[in-house]
Amino acid sequence: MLDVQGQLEILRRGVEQIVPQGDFLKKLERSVRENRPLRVKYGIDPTGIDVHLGHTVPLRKLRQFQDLGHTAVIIIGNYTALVGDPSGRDETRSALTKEQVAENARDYLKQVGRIIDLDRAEVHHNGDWFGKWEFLDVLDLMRRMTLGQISAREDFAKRIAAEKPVYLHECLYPLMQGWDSVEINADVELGGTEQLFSLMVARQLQPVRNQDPQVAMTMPILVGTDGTRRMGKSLGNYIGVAESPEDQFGKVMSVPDGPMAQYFTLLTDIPQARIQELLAEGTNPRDAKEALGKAIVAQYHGQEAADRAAEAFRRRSAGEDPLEIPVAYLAADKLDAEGRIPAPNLIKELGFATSTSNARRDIEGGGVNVGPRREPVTDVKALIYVSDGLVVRVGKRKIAEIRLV
RNA sequence: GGGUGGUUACCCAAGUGGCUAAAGGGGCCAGACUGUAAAUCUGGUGGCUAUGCCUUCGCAGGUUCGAAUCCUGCACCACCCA
Repeated sequence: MLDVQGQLEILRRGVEQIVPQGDFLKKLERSVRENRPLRVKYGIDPTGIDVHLGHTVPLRKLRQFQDLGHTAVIIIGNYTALVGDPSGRDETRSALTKEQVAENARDYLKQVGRIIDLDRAEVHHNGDWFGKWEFLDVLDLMRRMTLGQISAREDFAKRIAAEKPVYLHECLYPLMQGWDSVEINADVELGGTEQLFSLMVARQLQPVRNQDPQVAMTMPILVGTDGTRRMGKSLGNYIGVAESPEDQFGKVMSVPDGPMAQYFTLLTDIPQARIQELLAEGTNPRDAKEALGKAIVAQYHGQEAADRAAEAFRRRSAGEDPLEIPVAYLAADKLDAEGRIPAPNLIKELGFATSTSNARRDIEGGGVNVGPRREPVTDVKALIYVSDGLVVRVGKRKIAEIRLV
């Protein structure tokens, strides 16, 4: 096992807060001295999550712990997900059945497996314990915290001040999350900075079973591709780990320059010194961003795919056709007797527009052209002669070669 | 249980009888420009067999020549007081 200093160097990268810092040092020292791995916890509710780069920030940290010989403990919050949000305000959370939750959990683990070595990790479902609880157990848990503690929490306080609802079960979530730590005897729990409160709750509960309270390690919230708000599915500013190399790379390139340093630190293993070089004055930020994009894509798809994605991106921004033009099949009976089809219908049939009205707008917008000479189509009434192999382009990104069937 | 406010297009949000397929913003799509799918600027953003027709403003009825706007009932949401 690596010595304490060496471990700290790796583990501190990109970390916002370690609370309490002293406890962490003690735990780490003892771990090295007794050659006993730390139990590092990370939990999430399987509510149908697309794992995106924001989630990978704590997950990557968990992987680092793993690589240093510690034990990764993943908690699947299948119980909380099952209960869901009774108000039904959050559609993704309401009315989840056992089957859905189980499927989500499988799906989630599959995605997590891209980052964590699941063969060496412990995976627990909190329904295993909460499912057996009686009401008295719930009350016993609730007596561990006061309303004052709950409402002092910043996000609740804000919502109360803004006259937004705060549901009771939301008050219980932190306690449940804390209890998970008791069940698995956690040494460290990872989470985003906004999780600090929840991560600290466990420290109040663990003494119930004479456990050494866990340390909270918080990671910055990754900013989304818009460069301002946190990365999230609902905000549409995320990069999913399961997305194609091209999409991942393109999205990285669309991130404003500002958050680049954060992305490098949190999402890659590139050494800080090298990051400084890449972002130094006078260098082209685009080159740095390309390096960033390749580093990220390579983690999920391999180096070769990353290089291809970068090249595909270059071609597209240069206005060149991609190396491989996707084939789209078109039923021959959509054509009239002379082999023609109205331009808007063609675009709709190819799936480039959701409606003919939409296709018309694309045409009027001037983004449509066909054939090797890129003949522009600007008239919505135009009839296009379609032959096998005709290439149709809509905007910079939609292109297809037609195969008649 | 009582009171108040609310429900408008992908999201937020104007609109209180005709000029409203419905302001504005966000997002998204396209065009110009560029180191980029960044920034900025421009246009677009319900559907269709398309210069016309059809559908939309929580749901169901009603008043009216005419309703997102007025009336009635219902549903849902939130806040406040108990």
